[in-house]
Amino acid sequence: MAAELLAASTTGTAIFGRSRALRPTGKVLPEHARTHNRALVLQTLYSAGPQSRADVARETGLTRVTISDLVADLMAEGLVIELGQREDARPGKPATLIDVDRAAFHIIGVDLSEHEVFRGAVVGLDGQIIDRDEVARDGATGEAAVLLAEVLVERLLARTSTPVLGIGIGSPGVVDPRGVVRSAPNLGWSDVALQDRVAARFALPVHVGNDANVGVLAEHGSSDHDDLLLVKIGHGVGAGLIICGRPVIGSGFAAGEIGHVVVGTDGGPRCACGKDGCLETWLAEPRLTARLAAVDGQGDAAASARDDILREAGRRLGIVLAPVVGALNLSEVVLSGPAQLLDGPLHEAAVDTLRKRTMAEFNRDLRLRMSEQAEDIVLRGAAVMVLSGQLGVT
Amino acid sequence: MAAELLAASTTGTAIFGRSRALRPTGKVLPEHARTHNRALVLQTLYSAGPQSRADVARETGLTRVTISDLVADLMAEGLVIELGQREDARPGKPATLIDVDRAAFHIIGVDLSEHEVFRGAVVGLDGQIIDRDEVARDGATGEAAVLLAEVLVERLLARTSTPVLGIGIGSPGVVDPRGVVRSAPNLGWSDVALQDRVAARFALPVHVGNDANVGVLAEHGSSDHDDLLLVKIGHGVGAGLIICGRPVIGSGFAAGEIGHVVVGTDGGPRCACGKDGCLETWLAEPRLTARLAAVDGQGDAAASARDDILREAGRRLGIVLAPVVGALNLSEVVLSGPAQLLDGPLHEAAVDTLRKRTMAEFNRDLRLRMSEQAEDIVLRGAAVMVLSGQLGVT
DNA sequence: TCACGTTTGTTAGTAAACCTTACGAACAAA
DNA sequence: TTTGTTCGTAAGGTTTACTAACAAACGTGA
Repeated sequence: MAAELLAASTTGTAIFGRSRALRPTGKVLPEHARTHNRALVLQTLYSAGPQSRADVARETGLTRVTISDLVADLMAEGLVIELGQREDARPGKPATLIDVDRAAFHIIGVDLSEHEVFRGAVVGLDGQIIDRDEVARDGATGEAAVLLAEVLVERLLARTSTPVLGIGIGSPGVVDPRGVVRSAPNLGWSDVALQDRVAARFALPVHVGNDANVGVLAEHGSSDHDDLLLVKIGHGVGAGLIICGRPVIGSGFAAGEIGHVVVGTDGGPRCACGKDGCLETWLAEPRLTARLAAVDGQGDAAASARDDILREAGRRLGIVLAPVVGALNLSEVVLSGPAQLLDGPLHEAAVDTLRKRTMAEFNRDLRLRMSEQAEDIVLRGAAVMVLSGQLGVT
Repeated sequence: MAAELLAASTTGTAIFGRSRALRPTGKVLPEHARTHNRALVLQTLYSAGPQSRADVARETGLTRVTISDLVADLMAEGLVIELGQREDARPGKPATLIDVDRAAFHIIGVDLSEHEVFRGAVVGLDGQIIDRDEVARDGATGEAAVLLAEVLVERLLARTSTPVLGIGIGSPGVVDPRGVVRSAPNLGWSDVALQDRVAARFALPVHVGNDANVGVLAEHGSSDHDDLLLVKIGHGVGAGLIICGRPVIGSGFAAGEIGHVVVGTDGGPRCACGKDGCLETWLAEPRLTARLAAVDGQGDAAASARDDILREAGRRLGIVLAPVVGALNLSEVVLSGPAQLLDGPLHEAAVDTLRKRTMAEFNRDLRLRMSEQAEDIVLRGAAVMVLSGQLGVT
């Protein structure tokens, strides 16, 4: 055994981790620490609002000196402003309040996920929608769709005279971290370098993500939880996932693509993808409305039939979510989409199914709720993406 | 609208992120950067084996000067040693090879997840099992089980004269990040502060984790992928999950507890938890072996009946995994447990089911394979946990 | 009223970390 | 022997955040 150890000590390489790509995290220089602390100050101000340098120092654990230094940098960049002295009467020298200059920048948010229309907005740093615009899609695909998106951005940029921090775009399909839309069948896109194209045209920072992955960022902002699943139901069904506060991309950048997962063991409607009983065949808006329309006008039986259809859809959603909730031990799942469809029997059935199919002991404080962001979820998520990418504010 | 902006700029706090706990990441001081870079050097040496300081510098991006400085520290601590000059003939001054001192430390790994026995091992830094020991459980629960585990650790410590880097323990049940076993029904544990107790008794660093969550660390070491799901089938069924190279704990520390997720929409055997058709009722070893024993001795029909049983179990596994694989876009799923049950029809059926229930386009390079770690997966995973916790080597 | 304590933000100096530049040692190849 | 290369170290500079100290500005209470 001694010989074995000796051999290991002279020629051995690790058995653990031998083949993996090296350096999961790179070197860290003092300047990186500085960048991090700068973002920390910004984050503190952004979340907690106006306060003194001393307050920030206490909150972050850095010293007043360091905070003053960092704040001076941030003020020079126009990101932070002084608001004058604090008014409440306390002993000691009056504090000078500082805050993120919330009026200094606007963000352009774009949502390409709807079937009929590309929607966009000028968004404030706090997430307020300041102005909106949209362009009808008219079935545009390929290059035409790219140009249409650019037209929308151009029109939005014309609607604000405030400096723009960046452009955030939520696109359907699979989007890689460099903002290349690898595949978006609805728009006829494959390997469209949307981020590069838009950035080149407008000379602004651009961030692109999958619509559901972007949407979950907006939801994360108004949630207490750091583990969060958003199910976005529209023309298709997609999901966005945040785990430990970090967005999940997936090994093939296709995290959240649950629309074509088969539900249950009793078949189901034929899907466009060729399989039977995909989640989309139960939940996608066109399918649901068609099914509801079919039973409408059945007189008294209509209401009950509607409920049955919606309840069954909710049950199917619960069936798919149960393994995900169990495996990730999620505490919060959010539903986004047309409220008249989702909020009611569908929602109730999903909650009920989820409870019946998971272990109550582990998922006691699980919440499945409707989104409060309504139709702006992707727009606001896109803004959060820019905020996070440009300022490090999460 | 101008008034709205002004208001936001003077009194506003962020709508995004207003209620979330502050400071997801704390301040970073230069010394933290140093610690990080130290771990980076260690990681580089550990993964790539003996090399010169200049090699490490090139690999990490730090300068030779800094590497020399960091290596001096590491050598002073006994973690790194010089191995003499490189032998191959090259121009220039011959390099002095350095490496992690792989014989300097041993690790104690303990696996409490088996029903009949607590197993443990002395593990080398490279993951070699150097010596083993075990204690029969004899149905011990509660305090007796804790003492039994301590006896095992004591006996293992007596079997090595090399300094011990730390003790890693894989326990069944829900384990929180502080090493408190919140709940482990099989061992009759609830809120047992295992980490503190063992650390206090042996005065060594101790890390405790759920068995499957620990097991996936071992599997991660020998895998190329940074997203990985381990399904561990034994007396129960559990999973361990790594996403973006980071272990997932879950909001209630119960990530991976998929044993009691209901499978399919056609009922199933009654489970101890009260539900019908939990994953465990299809896959847990006792259930499977009992079902196989029931058809044994049916002559010619036995082989075919066995296959059917195993295939059905595999299918059920595939059904549960499909939504998880879809939502996370996983590229690798690993099966661990008794090979005579898992490796064969069960495995095949699981792969088949998974392919049929997910979107081929997104999960093209998905692999579902058997673990190669056999019964040592938790022991070795526990060692990785210590390695990671003490040295920052992943 | 006035001394005292408190709080804020700044100045000055220090320690830590990494960098660049430079150099000697040791080797291969021409 | 000369030349060019590579390695490891030494010296000095820059960045970063810290501690210590202080002035300014404010309540409080004798």
